[in-house]
Amino acid sequence: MEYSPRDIEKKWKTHWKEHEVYKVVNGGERPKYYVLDMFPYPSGAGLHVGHPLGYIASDIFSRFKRMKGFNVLHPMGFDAFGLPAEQYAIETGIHPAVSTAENVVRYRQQLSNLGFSYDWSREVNTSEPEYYRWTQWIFLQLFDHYYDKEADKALPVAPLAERFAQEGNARVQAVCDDDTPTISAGEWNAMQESEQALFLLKYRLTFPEESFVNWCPALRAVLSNDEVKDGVSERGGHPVERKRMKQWSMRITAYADRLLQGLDAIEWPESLKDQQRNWIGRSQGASVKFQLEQDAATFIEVFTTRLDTIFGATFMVLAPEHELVARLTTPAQQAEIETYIHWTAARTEVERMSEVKRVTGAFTGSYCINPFNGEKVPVYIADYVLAGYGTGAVMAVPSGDQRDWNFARHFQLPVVSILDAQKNIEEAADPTKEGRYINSGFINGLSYTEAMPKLTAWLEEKGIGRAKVQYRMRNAIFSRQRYWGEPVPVYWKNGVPYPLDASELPLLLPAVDKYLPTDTGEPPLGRAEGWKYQGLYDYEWSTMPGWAGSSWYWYRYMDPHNEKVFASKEAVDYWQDVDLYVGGSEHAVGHLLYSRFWNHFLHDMGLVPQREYAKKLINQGMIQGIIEYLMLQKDKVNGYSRFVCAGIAAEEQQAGTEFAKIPIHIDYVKEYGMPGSYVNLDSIRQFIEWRPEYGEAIFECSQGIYHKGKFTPKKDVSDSYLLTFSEVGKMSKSKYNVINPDDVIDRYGADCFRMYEMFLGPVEDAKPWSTKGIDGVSKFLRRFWSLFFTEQGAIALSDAAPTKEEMKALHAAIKKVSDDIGRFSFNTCVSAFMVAVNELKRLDCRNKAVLEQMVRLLAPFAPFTAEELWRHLGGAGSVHHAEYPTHDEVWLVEDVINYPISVNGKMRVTEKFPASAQAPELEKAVLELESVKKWIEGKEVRKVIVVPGRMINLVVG
RNA sequence: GCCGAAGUGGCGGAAUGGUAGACGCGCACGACUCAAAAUCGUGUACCAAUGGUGUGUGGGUUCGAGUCCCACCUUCGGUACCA
Repeated sequence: MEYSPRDIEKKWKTHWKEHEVYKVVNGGERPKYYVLDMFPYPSGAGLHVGHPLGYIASDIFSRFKRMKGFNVLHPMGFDAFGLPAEQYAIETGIHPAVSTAENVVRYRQQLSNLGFSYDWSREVNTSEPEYYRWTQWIFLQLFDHYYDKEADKALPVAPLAERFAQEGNARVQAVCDDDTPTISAGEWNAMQESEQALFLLKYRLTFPEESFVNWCPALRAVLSNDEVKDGVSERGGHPVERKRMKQWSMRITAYADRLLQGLDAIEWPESLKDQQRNWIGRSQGASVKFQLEQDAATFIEVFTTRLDTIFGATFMVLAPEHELVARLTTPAQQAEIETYIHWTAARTEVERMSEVKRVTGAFTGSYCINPFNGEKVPVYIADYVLAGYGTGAVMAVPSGDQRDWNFARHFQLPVVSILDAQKNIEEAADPTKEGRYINSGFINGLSYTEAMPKLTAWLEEKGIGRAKVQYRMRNAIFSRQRYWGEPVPVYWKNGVPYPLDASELPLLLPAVDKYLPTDTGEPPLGRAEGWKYQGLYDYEWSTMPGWAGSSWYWYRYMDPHNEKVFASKEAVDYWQDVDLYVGGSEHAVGHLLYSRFWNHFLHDMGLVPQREYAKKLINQGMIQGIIEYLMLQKDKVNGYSRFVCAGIAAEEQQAGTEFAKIPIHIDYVKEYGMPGSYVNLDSIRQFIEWRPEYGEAIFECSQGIYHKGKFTPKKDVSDSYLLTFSEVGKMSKSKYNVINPDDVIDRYGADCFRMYEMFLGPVEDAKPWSTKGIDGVSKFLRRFWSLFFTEQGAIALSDAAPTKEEMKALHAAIKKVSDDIGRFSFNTCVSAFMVAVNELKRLDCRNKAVLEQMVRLLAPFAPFTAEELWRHLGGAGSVHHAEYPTHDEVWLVEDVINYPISVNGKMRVTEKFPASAQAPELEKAVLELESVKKWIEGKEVRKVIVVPGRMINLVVG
């Protein structure tokens, strides 16, 4: 019988669906196990070959666990709010809900083609009101709570307000805005209701605040860092500036310590935990106030982790946005400072960060006083100091900090040595903590550990500073000036935000005439006519960011259709948490940190049982694609755009001509994925049809020039051979290099696709997509199949007792595959299957007992093929409900071991000895071997190392 | 700059400190065939070849290092110059 994956897969896909083979119920005898995938954004390009890598791995693991007797929850859904659908809506006028729904249908189709064991009845979609009403509900809870440091958890705001009325806020230990004033009960009670409401915002876990954004006046839009290149918008090339804007924020910093501590309790990759630790960036230090020379009542506050270096602070640097800059600027420095601020406003934070070599800054003309030695310190501004971090001011110690040192050298500021162990500070900064202090007032002669307590004590005694823990993590901005996101369930009355009542949820996205900002630059929701709370008050016009809906979705899968709560207590108590989470490491400090934050909060509320929601996490590597570009000369030639061959571009670049890389759809590229990929005349015409703005462009390669429909050859040729510029990178719709799994599945079948993606290498490694080698996996499946059938197509199996060799091949495979699934090494599982089949083929094995076990073993990897063979074997029910095989060591015991024999660590010969032989007899036997004598002749055998069962090494000399 | 990961045949990759290159692709040869495809079999790290050299480079630990330690180079990913 011929192996026909197409028929088999169609048949079982339908059968599984009709018989609800993957239906999961909450509860039962079996222990629970929850395997979660990071759900996809359903983009218009469809599922690409990179998505399934992690999904296949988690599906294999889920099926394995299920066959091992667990009640496995393995759901799938869609993270369906996002920018691409909105961009598409802007271009076409089609409502994002419509295009998103279409994309979801396609994704679901593609996913079920791959044979995943999802219980589709639990699907979630973050953009549906039934889902996002609970996202809004959690937002309301955050709004209604503050972080109490004494309780070390979130508590309701209402009792806090009562406490203010009783005793003011002086004794309240809560996380709040830095600028929160101390007020008495009298002051609180004297406030109007709206003033009280504004005051409480300083405590709430979500609150509106002014923060900096990338504002593009021409597009009247806020852009992400991604969308800004070289200070201009990626789309259209318009200038972008940093602008303050009122945005909703999440007080994630309240949870900084708990987010750090929680990492110790979870089995996540160490590298990913490190990324989170670095992002949170807890640092212990001190804040110090520097008095202004001109105004003794005003201070510049700095944070430092090296208070011990304060005597070496020879200047001060403020962020250009610092609030004191205007006051500090002297008339003489006015012009210079303004020019610098203007220049810096056009730079994104990413640019400000990545420029290391060039020193920029400007002197304000003013001085402040170093409180430790009373010396005058000049105040500069420079954009390497970021306004959003700490106090936005740095005390510069050039002898100990390289960046400060560079700045000092550039502006010819003094560099004062502070430790006798500092070396060569004329050449570079030396950040050492060794040695004894010099030039350092009352700590002269002390060591670091001796000096620190004295400094801190002095600081607090004089009231000019205090020990402080600082985090580099900032509160998370929670607003997007976009349409396609969850509406924030808040309305505004007299400049004060009021939450909706939970009973008023969901607050539905209103219809708008266009998906663009309003003429006055307000977000698209500002266009919704008559969209007012009780017909009177404007709703919040910004929407929630992409990470809102994904910060709690694993709970919704537990109880997806509940209309009363986000998930019932019974469901949450049963499933508890995620046992295995699979997803990309690119989410390390975004989704994976925010979701932990929300989970800690939900845990504080007593709504979920576990502080950390995912016990174990494995990263899946990115499957990269090749991005193909055409090289476009930046300046037009005689008024025409000019594209040239990559080779020509490289030469002309040497001569100073500038080129831009224009991505081209990979379908138009000949020999895509090969080193010599190129475009011919057909490709050029396709490209022009696709990008009509280049209709009159010149296309030049060594073969000739194409212009306005005519090809003028340089040689005796009839076609263009314009080399593209190829680059390995992300598979992305915007790079036009998305490869769908559909074609591959159509040709080879889903089982083959699944096993091939696993066979590519370790699941966590990144790799470029290629179908080189897929034939090997395809051949394996056909060979596996052929073990069951005669060439005439009849099933031909024997009921005889299996031979020892057959049992050995089987049990070796069971052992290897089970072990390797356990350590998520799926590529070696596939190898093990191949080894087993090669061996069974060699043995001409037709034994039913052996092959039946092999079918079970293969079921998690090739679910369709295994199901078909299982039924041919007369198996009852689905193979996916059968028990997974376990191996028996008895079959793996060797009688004879082929020992490698090394001389001085180099392997020379091998020799067989009985497995029972002990070290002394082995040593004796080895020295008598003819094959060994050659290597030890005339030399003294100093030592013989015998590792029974493994190897023998002779040390001679 | 900082943080993280990775460097092994022509290619994807394998290898609890113990026979480097499993398994697969590709390639070569052979069988079957009129022929091709498919299938099956054999071989396939390199070299000056009874031997020697080989896991990015240079050191080190060890009887023994792809694996452990130190320094460096390259590539990829992340990034908020975090004081």
